[in-house]
Amino acid sequence: MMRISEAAQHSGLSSKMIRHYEDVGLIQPAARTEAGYRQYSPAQLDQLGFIRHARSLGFSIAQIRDLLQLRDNPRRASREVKQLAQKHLQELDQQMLVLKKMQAMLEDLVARCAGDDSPDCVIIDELSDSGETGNE
Amino acid sequence: MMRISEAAQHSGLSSKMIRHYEDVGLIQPAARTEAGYRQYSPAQLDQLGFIRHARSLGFSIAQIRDLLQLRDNPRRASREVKQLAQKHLQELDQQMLVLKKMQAMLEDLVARCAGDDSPDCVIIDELSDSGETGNE
DNA sequence: TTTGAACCTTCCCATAGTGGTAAGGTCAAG
DNA sequence: CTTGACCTTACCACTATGGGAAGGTTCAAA
Repeated sequence: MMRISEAAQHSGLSSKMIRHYEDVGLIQPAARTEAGYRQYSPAQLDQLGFIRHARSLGFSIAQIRDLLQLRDNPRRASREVKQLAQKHLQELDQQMLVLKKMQAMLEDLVARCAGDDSPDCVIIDELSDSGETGNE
Repeated sequence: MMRISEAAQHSGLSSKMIRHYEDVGLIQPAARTEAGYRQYSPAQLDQLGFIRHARSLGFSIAQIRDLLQLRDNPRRASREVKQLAQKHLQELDQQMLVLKKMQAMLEDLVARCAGDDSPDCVIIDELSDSGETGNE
């Protein structure tokens, strides 16, 4: 059994976030010592590691909640896991699209701005324009 | 002079956000009618439009604060505007990098998951792994 | 004139994820 | 017994946005 700071180091999460995940019900409340200190078993360390991996792939807390349930269900169908992952991939695609549009527009503006001592600047001009920015 | 809902429609922002931008000091407090209703002048409508355009390019409130100052300064150097935009471009690049890494890892996992009735699933397996996810 | 719809106001709460800090308890070593 | 490093809970902050409640205003229709 490890204390929370050890569990944090081991899992790559912060103590703060481990408590938070417990607060929001992502993980079961940890066992406590007589003094009230949280104690983590090896199985819980695995779970915390799982959570960190999932977070690093951009899964939301809600999605991780589902992933943990699938993980703990020996009768799961990998289809469900794959679907969840594919849905997240679509979200990532969507975010990329948004960023790419911003990038394209901004790169265009930057390319057309002299960037010298003169106050004339297409960036300011086009942002001031009543026209659209290119987003539908 | 327009009321806030008209200013919202005109600028493409919500009334809610216009009040918020006033709260955080992004725009000057609007004039008020005797009854306390906010009133917006054409110049303020321009400013709101500017803010919406800048937001649609992903500029943060803090960055827009700077952009507005440059916009209102007739003795600005376009160099400053360009630098601000370039810094934001770098941030966009950074975000894209993160998303791309997630995307690549997740695509790999998804490709290797059968997605059938069997419980065997590399996605679950690799998230459960103590190893790294590919992020440094 | 009264009433009702459609506005407006402020204030609080929620989202998602993370960090910080403060006030206090615990434990082990010196 | 003190000190330092840990733990606890309970707040507040951030970004940007939305929702809603409780109450005031405006204007038109009946």
